[in-house]
Amino acid sequence: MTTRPDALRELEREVGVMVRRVRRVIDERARAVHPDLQPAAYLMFGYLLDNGPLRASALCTAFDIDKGAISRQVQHLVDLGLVDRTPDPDDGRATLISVTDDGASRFKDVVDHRRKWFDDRLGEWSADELLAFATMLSRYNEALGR
Amino acid sequence: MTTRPDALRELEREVGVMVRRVRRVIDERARAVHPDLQPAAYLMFGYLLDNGPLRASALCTAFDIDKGAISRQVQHLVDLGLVDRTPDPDDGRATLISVTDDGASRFKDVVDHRRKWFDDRLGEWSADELLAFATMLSRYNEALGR
DNA sequence: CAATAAGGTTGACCTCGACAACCAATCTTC
DNA sequence: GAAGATTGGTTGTCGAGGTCAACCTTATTG
Repeated sequence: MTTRPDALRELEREVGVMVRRVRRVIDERARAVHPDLQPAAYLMFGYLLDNGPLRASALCTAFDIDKGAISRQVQHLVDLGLVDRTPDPDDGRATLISVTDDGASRFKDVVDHRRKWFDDRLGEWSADELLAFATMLSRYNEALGR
Repeated sequence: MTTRPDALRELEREVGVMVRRVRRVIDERARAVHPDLQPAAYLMFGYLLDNGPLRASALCTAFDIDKGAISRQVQHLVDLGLVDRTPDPDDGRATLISVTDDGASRFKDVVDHRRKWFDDRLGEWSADELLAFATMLSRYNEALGR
């Protein structure tokens, strides 16, 4: 029988381990896309790839971090040629950020490697389990965000 | 129908959000223990409380970070009077790190607040759900660590 | 008794997020 | 339609916190 406080304690500890461990995994992955690509920017890059051209402010809310940080990460991606900034036709203040062809192809090369990597470690997880886990994470994040 | 790659993608994103959001929560919690307590040190402090006096090297492997970082975090805890360094009687090179009485009592005061805080946000989660989540995290961490 | 290894500390460096000041464009409101 | 208020972004400064490498001290081992 596990009590609720025990479960919370356990949760906190695992979260801590996860945070550190994930940092390294992302770091590796980022460098596979481009040797100079910073980990944080890699995550935004992936998001941009999936969710088409976006404004910086959209990234802000999606990643829940400061707009200053976003601005710099985007600049970093632009410097590496992975992403383009174009003015938003609908709003003179905004700029749309879109993945370049080079960026897309670089990422594509990494996808296979990544899937293989994940299959190595998460092989026993079914797609449903993975999704259930992601859903729980999302719910947890939502709860924390209040 | 969700495909496995979709689930992985989703998972990666949620993990990213979690990492950032958790950072803030830990930050708050740390300052509740002591206004000058840094978040990373808070986690080590909690671990020390549960796992008795430890050498720095034990923290190193437990948290899987550089010994230089550990050394500084411990120094930080010492400066705040939350922790003591005493020479290890079994090994002249090593020092044992133990929680002070003040440190223990400060932490204790925070436990109630923490439980209340969690109850506010994770109120709908049953103990079983929490544990299931923690277990999944643990499994995930284990997978990542290989 | 060297040589090597292990435990810690420290300094230089890097990532990266928060906060605030600021500019430009847009919206609101009278 | 001009005066604020708001929104989208950029940039400077700062702090947290990690890596790497050099170094000192103490143990261990041949």
